[in-house]
Amino acid sequence: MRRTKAEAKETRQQILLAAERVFYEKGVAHASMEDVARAAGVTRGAIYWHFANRADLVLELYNSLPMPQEELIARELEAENADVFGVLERVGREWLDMLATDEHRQRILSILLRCDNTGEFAAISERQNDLDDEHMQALEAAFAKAQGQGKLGGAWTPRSAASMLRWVIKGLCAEWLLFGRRFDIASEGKDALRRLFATYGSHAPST
Amino acid sequence: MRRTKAEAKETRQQILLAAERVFYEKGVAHASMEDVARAAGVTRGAIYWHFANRADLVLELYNSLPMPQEELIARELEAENADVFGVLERVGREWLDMLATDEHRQRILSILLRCDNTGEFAAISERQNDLDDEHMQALEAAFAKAQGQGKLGGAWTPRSAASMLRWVIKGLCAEWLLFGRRFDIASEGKDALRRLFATYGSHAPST
DNA sequence: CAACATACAAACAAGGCTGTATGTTAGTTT
DNA sequence: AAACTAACATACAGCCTTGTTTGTATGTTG
Repeated sequence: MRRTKAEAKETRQQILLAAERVFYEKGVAHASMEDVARAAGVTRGAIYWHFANRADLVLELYNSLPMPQEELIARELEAENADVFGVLERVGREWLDMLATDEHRQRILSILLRCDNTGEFAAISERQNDLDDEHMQALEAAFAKAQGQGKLGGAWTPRSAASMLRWVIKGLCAEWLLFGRRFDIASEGKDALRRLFATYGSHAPST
Repeated sequence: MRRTKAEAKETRQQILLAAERVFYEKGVAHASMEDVARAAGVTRGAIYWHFANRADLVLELYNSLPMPQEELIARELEAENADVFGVLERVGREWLDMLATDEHRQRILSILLRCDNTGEFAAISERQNDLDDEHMQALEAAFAKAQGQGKLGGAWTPRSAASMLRWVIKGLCAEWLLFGRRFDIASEGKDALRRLFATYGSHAPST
């Protein structure tokens, strides 16, 4: 039953799609490889041919997500008089739009949010943490630039501004994904970003 | 080996403490009941006597956390001219302080954050979601009151203000717990709350 | 103090799942 | 076209776990 290279790629893709569905419905922990195999119309043999084990399968699921081009964004922020807030807000909006329209991303991120990230999956978590760290550094640098331009309100530090932005976006996404997506994340997220960025510029109002 | 009632309560408590440690270190999914039993110095028989199964054990772990007295807070907010922002900010600070000082709470919340909440643990997640819903309603009502007092900035609605607050606190706690607690959550949290509540009052600055 | 219930320990039964090893067929290469 | 290898299917060994059941000694109650 030797298949051609193209057919094998197709099989691999089917397995990934099946894993996405099955893991999303039953949870990573409670779905067996057999479940995934059946859903993909193959046997476990095929899965173990293409993937080392379940953790690897989940990792490849994560890797299958196209990530935003960070270098592009970085370049936009390079200019001396770059509109930092404008760029960051737009990037945030684009991320939310991407999430809102890409059901694969929704399912895969849901899977990762709900799965037990200890033991075998620690590697995946670390990977995400590393990415988070990079994002934080980039954000901090961006806000520092805004501060240099005199655009960051006095109450804020680059770090606090970056943290707040991350917490809001993470909280927004997590709640939407884990909670049945019962609101319009694109529009509510846009509003939230609007309000958040509006506060970055304002100098601390006295209370 | 029949123990007295008091000794049995003690055993139960030991099991809970052991479960907390073991689940925290190995993750709920990868720790066996035998592991917990050994750590508690009993056999699985004792655990199954006190708890129906693993999910029940985790649930009881969650239930063992003293929760903030919401009625007290609600009563504080009842007064016609209550200082809504002041109360909410203080409550938020108190919550963060409680988390910062109570290691049991840290471990148990970490366990719940990291554990796969599908299947057998769906009940626990739903429980948390229900609590979250209640909190949201209370928060919305509080911000609505502030709005009635003319204290809520024009850019905000009660719902958006409540959502933002929840996202920030959740993001803060999640990052601190999942990320090795490598910052001072009490002080950084206090700062974040300070900045956040400062923005609630200010009327939308033009950008 | 007898009868009963409690608080466990210890043994049991059964299963599901993982990883691997082997088998098989059909591309691919030379 | 022979030799080789990729792409799976199938079979297997084994393990760990869970839930339950039985045993038992000790409080507890009437």
